[in-house]
Amino acid sequence: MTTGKTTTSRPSGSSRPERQRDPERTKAELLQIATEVFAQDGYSGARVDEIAERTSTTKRMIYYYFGGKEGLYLAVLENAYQGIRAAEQGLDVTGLEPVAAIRRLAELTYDYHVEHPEFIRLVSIENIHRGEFIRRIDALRSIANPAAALIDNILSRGRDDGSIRHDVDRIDVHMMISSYCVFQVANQHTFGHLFGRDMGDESMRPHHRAMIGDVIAAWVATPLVTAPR
Amino acid sequence: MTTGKTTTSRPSGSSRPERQRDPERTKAELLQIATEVFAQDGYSGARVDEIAERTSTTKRMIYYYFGGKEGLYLAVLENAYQGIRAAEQGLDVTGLEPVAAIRRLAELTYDYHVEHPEFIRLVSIENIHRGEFIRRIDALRSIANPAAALIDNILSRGRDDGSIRHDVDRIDVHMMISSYCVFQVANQHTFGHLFGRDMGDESMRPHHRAMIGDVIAAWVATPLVTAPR
DNA sequence: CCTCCTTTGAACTATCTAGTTCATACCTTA
DNA sequence: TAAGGTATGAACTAGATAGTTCAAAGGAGG
Repeated sequence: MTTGKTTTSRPSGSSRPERQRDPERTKAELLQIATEVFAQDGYSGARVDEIAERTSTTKRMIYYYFGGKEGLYLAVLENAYQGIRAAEQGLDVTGLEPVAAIRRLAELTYDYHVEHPEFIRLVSIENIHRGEFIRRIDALRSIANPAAALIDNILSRGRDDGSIRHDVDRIDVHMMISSYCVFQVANQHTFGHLFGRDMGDESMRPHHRAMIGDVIAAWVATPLVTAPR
Repeated sequence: MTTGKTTTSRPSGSSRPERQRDPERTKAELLQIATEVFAQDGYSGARVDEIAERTSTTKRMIYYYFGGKEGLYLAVLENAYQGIRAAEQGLDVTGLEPVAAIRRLAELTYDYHVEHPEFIRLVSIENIHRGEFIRRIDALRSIANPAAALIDNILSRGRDDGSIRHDVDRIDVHMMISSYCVFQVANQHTFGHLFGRDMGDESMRPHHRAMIGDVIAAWVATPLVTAPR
């Protein structure tokens, strides 16, 4: 089917203003732009050509370095999760009483989420796809989660000194905090529209931040008996 | 460019085994299948041809009744939201003390969410699109939300009898409950994978259901002073 | 400085997909 | 029962899109 396509445009000998060769830079740029575009439009919605156009390189490089759209998306996902892992490693609640520490942790988690909406969007997108991609990223399998470990540590201290109830585990706590923080970003458009509260409004942040702290603190400090006797 | 295409196949006179004519049924079937497919694959991921193939009618009808893919998606969204509105109208917490009532409401909300995952998926999808479609559905604009009204009612009673704190409003409460319930469904794939807890596991439901009840009850019943003096 | 491997560029193509067109059967109503 | 509107079917098409191919420039090693 090889039609004409005889001479490929560029007059031989013309000096190409070729970019400096730098594989790492090229890969990093593709990854960054791809992160933006996938977070913006979703996996199906994202266009490989658009990603390429927004970089200083070409679509060819996506196939050269990442194998294709799917490989690029996998790389984007992994990179994003490595980012939050790194951030979690920086969490510091030393010197606080257990309940205060867990309140602090909730508030810091809130901060991270509102500051990284594109990460939350990638997580949402991945869930729309039922986690089919993340499941295939070996690097994310069974890697200890810094935040969960920190929660575990706080809960232990609190149980020992009697300030925290015994029937909540680290996953419960992490799930509760994540639910709220993710929702703030992931569902802001429908919730904001239907209930008239713009969760993206910066002036609301102190209120929303304090809320998750209050909720978590009130919950974990609650004694087992729910009704006073 | 009108090429051949002279006689269009079917021999004239052949009796077509045509389906019973029933516009309402045709529209309803399209809407239902479209809901499944959009919830399954997202807006960009959904294929008009696939929707058509899974019905007993044809793609032509999508364009005839809904104008196109977008119109069909708008109809699906509106229909789904009308569904949850109707469900909320059936919520009943009469005869309960304010704190018990709000705990009950949280648990009933949890039940609805886990029983309607496809609705949650549509909400997630709509948020990926930044609410651009829902904003255009006039029927969903400023319609009173039954659940929010109910919360308002409970909070009033609780404030009057002193059992509920004064500094949380109905939107705060609704947001907190929704966060948790939506997360249970919307983020089950990534969370389950990364933390080893399958939120879809039915045996976990009583635990997860009780959790949001406990959290909300502990929170709204907390007195304003956070530290004892 | 010649050769070969790595990296990059630009055009090309097969396929998929939303949307359209033409044709026609059914049904209501006058 | 004739006519015109409504409902439905099947094939078609223009455009978009992921992926490929040809080609060549840069640099390293001999």
